[in-house]
Amino acid sequence: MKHYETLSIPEATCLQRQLRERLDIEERELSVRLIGGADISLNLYSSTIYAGIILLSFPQLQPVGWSLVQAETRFPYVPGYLAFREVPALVDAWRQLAVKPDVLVIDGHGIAHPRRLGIAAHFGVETGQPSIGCAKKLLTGQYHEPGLLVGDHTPIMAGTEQIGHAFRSKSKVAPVFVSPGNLVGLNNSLEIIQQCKGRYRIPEPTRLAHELVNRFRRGEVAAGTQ
DNA sequence: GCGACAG
DNA sequence: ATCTTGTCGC
Repeated sequence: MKHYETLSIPEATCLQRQLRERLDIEERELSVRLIGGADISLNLYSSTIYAGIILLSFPQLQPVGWSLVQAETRFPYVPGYLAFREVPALVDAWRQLAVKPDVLVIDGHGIAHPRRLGIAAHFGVETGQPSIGCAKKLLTGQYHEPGLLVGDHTPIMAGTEQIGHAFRSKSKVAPVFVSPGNLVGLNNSLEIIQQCKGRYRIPEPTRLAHELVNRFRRGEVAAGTQ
């Protein structure tokens, strides 16, 4: 992985198709004791990004550590190519972790992507790490609105292929979109996110990661690990 | 050609 | 993604 900053969109598309071949989203038995949440924060019009990964005990969901990294991005935000902008910094934060989580939840989509390689799938293939994508908005595919109660869910379809789940993480509030990154199946990812429920719409891993990187950007927390 | 479009 | 107070509804 490299030169992301200098890739053209056609070249990036080619790399996505290549990485997609290495995806493994078979269902499997997962024993999660440590779960991670990853997110990015930035100032509008700035090329500086603040990346972070927070570690939580599972299923208790208590913060036990984190990794924060500041970096520069050249790649612009283009729907469908978010990974080329954020993955490099996230990988830096990832490598800085002394202990790796059993699964990492990333803010964005997994396979619920035009070429089945959203940021969570991209990160998962590049690192060989089990990952899940959890987004606040749909990028591609169709779904029927799930029931209004917590836990209700419906499949996200791309033609006849299921690429994720629309999941009601909080009653009467907009659903979140969950899809496999790498090394987890459609049901595996939904089951894990169902156990990450706190009192907010956004599942704890991603919500706490978002809170962490924002404090980092404002200078309230220093770069590094803990 | 038209509309949609993660963060 | 980020800038922001109050306010409506359960």
